[in-house]
Amino acid sequence: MPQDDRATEPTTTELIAVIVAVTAREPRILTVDGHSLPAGAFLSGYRSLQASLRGWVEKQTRHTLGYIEQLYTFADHGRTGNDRRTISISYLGLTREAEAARGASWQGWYRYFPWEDHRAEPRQAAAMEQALRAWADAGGSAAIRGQRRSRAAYTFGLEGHGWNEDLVLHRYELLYEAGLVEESPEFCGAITLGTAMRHDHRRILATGIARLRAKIKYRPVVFELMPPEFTLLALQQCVEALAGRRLHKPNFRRLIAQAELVEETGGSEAETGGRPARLYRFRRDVLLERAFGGTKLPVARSR
Amino acid sequence: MPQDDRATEPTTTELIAVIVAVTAREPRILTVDGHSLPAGAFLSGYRSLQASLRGWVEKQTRHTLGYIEQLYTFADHGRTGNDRRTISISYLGLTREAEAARGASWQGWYRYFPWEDHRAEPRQAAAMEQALRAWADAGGSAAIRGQRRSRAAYTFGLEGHGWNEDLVLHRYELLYEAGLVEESPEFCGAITLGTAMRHDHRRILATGIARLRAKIKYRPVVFELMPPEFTLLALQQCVEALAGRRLHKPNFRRLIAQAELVEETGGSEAETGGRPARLYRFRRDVLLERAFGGTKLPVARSR
DNA sequence: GGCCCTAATACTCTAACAGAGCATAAGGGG
DNA sequence: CCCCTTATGCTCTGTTAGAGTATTAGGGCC
Repeated sequence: MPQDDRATEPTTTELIAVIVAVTAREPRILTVDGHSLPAGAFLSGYRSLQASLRGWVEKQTRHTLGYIEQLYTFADHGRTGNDRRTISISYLGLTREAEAARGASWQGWYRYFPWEDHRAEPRQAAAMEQALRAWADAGGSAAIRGQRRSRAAYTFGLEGHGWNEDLVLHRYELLYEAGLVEESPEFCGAITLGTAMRHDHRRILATGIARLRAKIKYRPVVFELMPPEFTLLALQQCVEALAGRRLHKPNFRRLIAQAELVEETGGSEAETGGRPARLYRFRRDVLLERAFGGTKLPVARSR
Repeated sequence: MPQDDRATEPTTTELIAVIVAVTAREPRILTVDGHSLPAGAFLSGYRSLQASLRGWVEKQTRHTLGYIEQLYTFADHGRTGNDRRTISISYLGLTREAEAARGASWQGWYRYFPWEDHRAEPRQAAAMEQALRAWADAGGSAAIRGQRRSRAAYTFGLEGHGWNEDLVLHRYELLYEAGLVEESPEFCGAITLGTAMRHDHRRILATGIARLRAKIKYRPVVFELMPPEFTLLALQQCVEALAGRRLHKPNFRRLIAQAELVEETGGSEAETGGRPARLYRFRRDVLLERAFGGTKLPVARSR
């Protein structure tokens, strides 16, 4: 469509994957050589990109990829440091963890986003808030300073605004603008917030986390990350790990129960440290019954 | 990433745009030669794809594009009838209608999706429901017939399920599978549901409509489609046009009021047919204050 | 001028649900 | 046998979406 005077440009196209598993209450992602997301040219022979991705990941992880969804297509010039424009079509995939193939490894995602884990008080919270304040105060005019302050307060849940776990990408972008992450051209080095990743992979991961956190609230995708049988506490802890916040136990159980997403297996788990817990399995048939939409797993706030 | 045995494939990449305006209570989209969405190779000289798209559309429509968002990247093989794989990165853009440039024209989107307009009883409702039932009954096994029935009922709000306006894409895909739209390889021609579009453009449009319907509920994007000053009824009718359903007037007003998204201009509109209505304008500053997220414009259900 | 029609604007009622707390049950270990 | 831990079940409350009703202010018509 842009029949413009400018020339069209040579491009490279690749797929890039955010593969998530949850192990021992920690969300983990598949990385390759150092801190890169797995990426590569995509292949003919597959009808769709999803099929291509699925085939590849299943080979790598020996688990079937329960869920795949396209995230975003990144194409800004200069994002790979290359002179050509690189178009990266990113996907989110959910599995359970298996031994990673040679060259690949699983990493907890909070090492890249320590400020996103609000299950306990985040580590560098005070230092980060101070750095954000400093950034706001460095604005050129009173109007800009005010905007920066309220944006930071809103995005990071300061000044009584309440933490919103879905704003992962907005927070990363604010930190990028403020020069508080290594990838930023204005990075000042005053504090180091999390581990940097190659190119803009941390932004892509932020996109994936944001999408997943939003998704678990209205689609029953968590179950793709769970073993076939699980206790309700294990399910809750999986959701808590993803959302980065604690949930109210009685409400969580009530909501799961009334959504009719799970059924008892009859078995129970004794290693709880207290009363044994009943085991449940996901009712796969709900995916057919209520095909798409509406099947919400409501993430009650609080605690 | 897919370091597979299969070869990588030559591809073509293009941008494709769903440009929406609302005029006289009808959502309209910009089309080019017949029923195609505007598309084309993208250009160097712009840092981002969004910038490229914005520049082009503003030239075409003489209105600034108030809002742009990436929709989805379509890349399935065979989608353009071509032998090469075509990657189309689609965008949603919101404007107000101006005279279209040569070759382009504005079309009401419900001509492509008549079943999506539930502001009044949709035209071919009975015929479509019958065709869906026939498709369900043609399933190979009892299990498949049951699944098809419940999926159709859920997706189209039959059998007491309640209409969900967000399921635009799911409905289109179901009709495609059922061979009830012209683009489908199994199209039987028994009934004609809406006007077909080139290639898979109708699917792309469905993606855009679905996204926009979901978006207006939690981000104040409707205002990009409104003139600078408007009455609350005009605003409500714009939302109704997009959502394809009637809203409850008192609730709509209450919600707008408590969201503090608009302010009175002091003027009033006399041509209402009744009591004159106050004029309002969008408070642009809320976009800065509550930068991103959370600013919901709650679309109250019903009548 | 008064009546009526229309639409704008304002207020009230109710059911559902999220958020939060408390009470009881059922294991293991000292 | 008591105590600690976690599982499980139930209750209370404030908020809000959904729905209905009442009043106000114009224009047109007799």
